[in-house]
Amino acid sequence: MAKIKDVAEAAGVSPSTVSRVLCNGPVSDKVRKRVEEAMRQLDYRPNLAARRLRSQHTDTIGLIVSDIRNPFFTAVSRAVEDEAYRNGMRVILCNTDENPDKEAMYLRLMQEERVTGVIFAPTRQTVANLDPAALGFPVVMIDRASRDVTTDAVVLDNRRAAAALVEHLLAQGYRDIAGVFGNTSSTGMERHAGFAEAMQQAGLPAPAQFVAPSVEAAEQAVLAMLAAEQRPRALVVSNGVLMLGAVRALKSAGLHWPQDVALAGFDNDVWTELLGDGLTVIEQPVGEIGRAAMAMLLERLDDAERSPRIVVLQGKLLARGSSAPVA
Amino acid sequence: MAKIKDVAEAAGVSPSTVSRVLCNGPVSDKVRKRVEEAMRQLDYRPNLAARRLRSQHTDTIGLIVSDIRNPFFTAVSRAVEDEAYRNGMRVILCNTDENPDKEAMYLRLMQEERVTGVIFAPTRQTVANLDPAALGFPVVMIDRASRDVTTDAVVLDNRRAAAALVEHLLAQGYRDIAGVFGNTSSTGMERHAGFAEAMQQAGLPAPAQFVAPSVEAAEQAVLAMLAAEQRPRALVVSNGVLMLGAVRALKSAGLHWPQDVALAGFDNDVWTELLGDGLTVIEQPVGEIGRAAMAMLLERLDDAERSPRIVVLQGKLLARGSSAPVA
DNA sequence: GGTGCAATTGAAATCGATCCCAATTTTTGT
DNA sequence: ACAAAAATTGGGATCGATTTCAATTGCACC
Repeated sequence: MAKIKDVAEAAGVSPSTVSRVLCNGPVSDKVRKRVEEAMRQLDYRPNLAARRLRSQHTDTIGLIVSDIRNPFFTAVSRAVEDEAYRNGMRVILCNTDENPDKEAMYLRLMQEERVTGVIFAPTRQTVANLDPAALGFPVVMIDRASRDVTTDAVVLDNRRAAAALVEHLLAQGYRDIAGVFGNTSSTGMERHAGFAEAMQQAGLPAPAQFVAPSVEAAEQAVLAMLAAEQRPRALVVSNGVLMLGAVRALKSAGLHWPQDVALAGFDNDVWTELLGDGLTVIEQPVGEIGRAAMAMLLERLDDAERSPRIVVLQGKLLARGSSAPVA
Repeated sequence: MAKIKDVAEAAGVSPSTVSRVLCNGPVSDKVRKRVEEAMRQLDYRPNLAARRLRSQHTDTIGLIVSDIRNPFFTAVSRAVEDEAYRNGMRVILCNTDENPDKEAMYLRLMQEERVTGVIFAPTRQTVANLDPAALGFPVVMIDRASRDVTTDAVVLDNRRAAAALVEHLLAQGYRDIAGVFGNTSSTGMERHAGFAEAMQQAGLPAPAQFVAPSVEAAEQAVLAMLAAEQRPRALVVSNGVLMLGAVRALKSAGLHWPQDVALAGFDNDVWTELLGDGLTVIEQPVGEIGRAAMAMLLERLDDAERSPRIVVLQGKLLARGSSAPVA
């Protein structure tokens, strides 16, 4: 494969000049034309590894999520990637499966890649132990964040959103409401807090289950709740993956919503509006989250000193059939 | 950030020796210990750009799909990535939106990255124009392939699968069956061929629509079909994205399946089993497709000369409520 | 025609690793 | 204990680009 020296010889100029053509440096039109022609002749492609080594910037960002198969992360990723490529950056995608060891491994990989920055949805455990300053690149957290604002982050107003679900269910006439929350992310904790708060405000108990973030775990947990002495009249579920488990549990228990159990949760996945009269969910602005994260990262790269900030976005309550008023 | 020279000095050895420690070269245990300790002290991270430049292998593969939000590609990607990382390779993910210009752009990027190989789901147009030999890296096509076996590929037995859907519908008593197919991929064409063939074998006409590969396009097309004079009694839909459009069209037209129109399609997306009594679909072995593609790529890297081959995987018919026998 | 200044161009160092080859040390065999 | 063989180590070139700095060219103006 042709290198810059070959192009230089073919065009009768020095490698420096070819490089200048590549980087839009000062070159006379005549020479630029000749060089470009030579590049075409030789089908020249700059070697990005060499360029990165010499120029000391990789124009690459890392995107570390738990599982790209979770539609929330799929959508966010797509937005991040579009935005990144628009800004001339590549994306390295990593799936951690909510496993702190994998998180550490990928962070290490990001260091070896000398990435420009990282967008990261960490587990609670990693949030607690991580010192982003020691990493050598800026980090923007998404979906999850530490309580104190020490790292840039883009998150949903989780407490408000969870409370909004509760308030909605209360307004529809439900009282016996139970919650199911993911146990690995700060998001699950926040949503639980909002849930508990709103229930307490209504003077109601707030029974809650914390489960591993998988469909199967949620299905098992919900099946158990449904089989219990005091079956809840409504369920608040803290994300789309768990909601899928809940729906499966209801189906296999032969129960119907909202007649037997009302449902309300998070993430407006495509199927939620198709199920019966629709599932009531908080829709997250997934595209905006991805774009905001990328924008924050770019701003941070512009100014390493500016104080960290958290962008809090609001969810949108989509009230649908699964939380119809109590008959 | 520390470099190899710093580590060498700290450990009192030459850079060559440090490099050997990194690459498991021949080093005495004593020295290896010292070097490793120095690395820990300095929090050393090898610079992958430098390593790639010098060693002339990037251990990076490109994964080019149309849209990661399509659950089929999401699942395949996840399998590819797991398999890649397991083999010590990174993945660069690209979304082309079935746009040949983007495809060309990303292929060019892959050349600049000097990737080891590429796994690619190309549009028909690109399949027709592309000369994989000129790219400089091996390509394994997934989901789609050229008719003649000139490039490694992993595909479904699309004709058989589509025919299986038709045969199933016929067996259930349906006769007026129409098809909806994507118009940008060879996959759509193959599935149409299988559909048409099976219908012809039954002595039936095979009305078909070709649409852009988006939910909206499918929804519009299906709405039109449903409003036509002769509404079909059953629909074969060529992938999960289009199926979503079809379901939406039925819903908004106030029609029910299978009573008004039976449905059968591809891709066992999570929601297909939840809708009513379930949607009849051909399940693709998504994980296997990703793993097989990665395995093929590795074999090809091992032996550039072996003759190209196509791995054809079989889909699995999941007969569910949407194609219940005609009453 | 010569001078001064800006615009182009080229030479050579450099980024941080790997790798070839030669030098050195250690091990082995007798 | 000594020579030969094997194992380990170091020196220095190299991968393919960018970047600094100096040299050259072109042009305007006196």
